Amino acid sequence: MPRTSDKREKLVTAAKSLIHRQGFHRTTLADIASEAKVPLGNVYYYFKTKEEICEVVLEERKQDLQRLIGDCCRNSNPKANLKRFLRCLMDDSNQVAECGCPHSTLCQELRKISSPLSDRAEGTLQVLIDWAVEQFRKAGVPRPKSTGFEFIARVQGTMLLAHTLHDPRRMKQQIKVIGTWLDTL
Amino acid sequence: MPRTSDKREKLVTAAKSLIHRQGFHRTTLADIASEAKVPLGNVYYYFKTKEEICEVVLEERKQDLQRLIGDCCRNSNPKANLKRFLRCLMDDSNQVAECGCPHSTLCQELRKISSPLSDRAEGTLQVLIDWAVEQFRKAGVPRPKSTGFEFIARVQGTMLLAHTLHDPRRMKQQIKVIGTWLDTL
DNA sequence: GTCTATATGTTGATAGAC
DNA sequence: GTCTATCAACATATAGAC
Repeated sequence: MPRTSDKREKLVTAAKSLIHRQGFHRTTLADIASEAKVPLGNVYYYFKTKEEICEVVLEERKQDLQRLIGDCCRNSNPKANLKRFLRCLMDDSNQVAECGCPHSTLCQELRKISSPLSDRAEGTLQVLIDWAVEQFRKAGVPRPKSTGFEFIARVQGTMLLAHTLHDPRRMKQQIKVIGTWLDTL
Repeated sequence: MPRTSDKREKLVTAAKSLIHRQGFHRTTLADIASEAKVPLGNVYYYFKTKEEICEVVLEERKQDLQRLIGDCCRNSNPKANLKRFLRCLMDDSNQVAECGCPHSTLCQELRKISSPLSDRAEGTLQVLIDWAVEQFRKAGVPRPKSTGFEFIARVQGTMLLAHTLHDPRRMKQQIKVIGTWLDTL
């Protein structure tokens, strides 16, 4: 028996996965409890409300993203960092084609409700944009703000279409196109 | 009293608007009935299920899109058609920043459920992609399939970020960037 | 800390009067 | 065709035993 219970962690992991696959609204607390193998009533010992679980999921997603872009910055060549980021996306293309980008699909869903969660969601994608802008600035590309936004818009649009069309192949092709564009800047 | 009731039409109009603003799952039949000023129980005279309403909304959205791209094709210059399309998007930037693209936000939401609706959603964005591909083909641009996909991905990514960040200004800027890119092809 | 049982509220859907 | 009343199912949340 662990010194501290791992139930909370299990619940968050289950919620992350289920929210990605089904969306926030369609995911019930019973779903989460069941996937985490925790009795339903016990959920409320760890979280006051369903929204609080989502808040924690959002925070973890943000940290995942920060870890990912941190891993992409292993050296000081900003364009190589962006390329490594594209490579990571390609590796995820099957899951993205099935369930969409875990960050932006949740953002769009939460944006349609009036709740503190809605504003929280904004932060995750902003992290991504800020990082891209910084890479372009370091690379000496003209108008780094606009170019960074453009880069993330292209990446997100590609994932959106891949999800809607359930097509990982075209996602990979399109990411290659974005990589080629990077080389011309 | 009209020869045929306009209640069904009112219900669809209300559903279209509410689903765009709140999403499909958060929109209740009571919401729809209330906005259409139709008693709740009466809804089931016109539609068997909630999903059936959504099906009709999807169909109308598709027709709206076909009408829009039809209007953009007033002459035979394919690049001018694409530019007119971008202009239409700019005119919608405030609403997009608030509620997202009415087509793709619904597609992404429906993609996360297992229902015939999920596959129906795919068709709407495919209409858009097919049109763009056709314009690039007519314009003699190399690899029109890839370029058409790229064009819609950029447009959709731009709207996704505009929605998440609630920022119509950056949406307009980014659409201009896409227009400039069009000129270089 | 953990769990069962259940309260409470909402929603999709139906029955049946008019 | 229109509407009121209501059902049945489900989801969030709580009470309280252990």
